[in-house]
Amino acid sequence: MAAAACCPPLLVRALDEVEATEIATILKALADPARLRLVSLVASSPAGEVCACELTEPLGRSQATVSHHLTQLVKAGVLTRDQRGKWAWFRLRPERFEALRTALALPAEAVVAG
Amino acid sequence: MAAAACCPPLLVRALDEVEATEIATILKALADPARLRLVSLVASSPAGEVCACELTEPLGRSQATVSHHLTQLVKAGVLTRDQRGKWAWFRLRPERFEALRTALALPAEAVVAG
DNA sequence: CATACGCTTCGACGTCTGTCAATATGTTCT
DNA sequence: AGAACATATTGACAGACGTCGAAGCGTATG
Repeated sequence: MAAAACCPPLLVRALDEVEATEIATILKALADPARLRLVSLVASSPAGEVCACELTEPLGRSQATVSHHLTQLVKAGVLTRDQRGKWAWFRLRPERFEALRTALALPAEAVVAG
Repeated sequence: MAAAACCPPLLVRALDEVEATEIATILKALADPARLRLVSLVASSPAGEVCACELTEPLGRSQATVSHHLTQLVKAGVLTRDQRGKWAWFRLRPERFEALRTALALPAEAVVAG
């Protein structure tokens, strides 16, 4: 599966520079309070998707900043963007989290996953 | 338990700024290839601990840079440092990863964890 | 069409970060 | 004590990052 192909569990064997960079890219996308909250807002939404217009205000940042972070999250594969008319809708991509969980798995869990 | 107290699962309900900052701090510590490889080297070591002297060369960075990253990882609670004579030994702190896994858990898993 | 609206892009700014060479600190050995 | 060694700290620098206001672009609506 794609998740395993992407992210070897880092607690099991030493990563090389390429593998480490790959995982770090996903982590970096999430390693910011604003982006973490965006992901959280999207993921916890009952509808499973959220319009960008609903994200600016709860985040307490300018609309430009929110757009910037959303773009980064989409680029990192954490969210998907769906343009519908003048609104942009965002959804979570759970596979990306699965990949991360695999990377952070304990040795015992890694045996099961790998 | 401490892990749950630290990091609410971000996929379940919207995080506030404080919670997001807290999780982002751990993620930031790991969101760098050099640090990810250091953690990986320590975690995958058969002895469960590694001397700093064994980390400089495989990382391909200067001694000062490695020391810098190790300090950051200790500060973030990901590793522990044990000074023994002139050597510094590092160990993983699995609780910190547990906290992270809890934060990144899927809603279904979160019910079990919470 | 013209206007309004949602969103992205641009330009700028201060701050944070990864890196290294050089130096300092502390420990062991002779 | 002095030399050798392991690690930490300092100082410096380039590049990345988060943020905003302003301008641009597509889409709806009158």
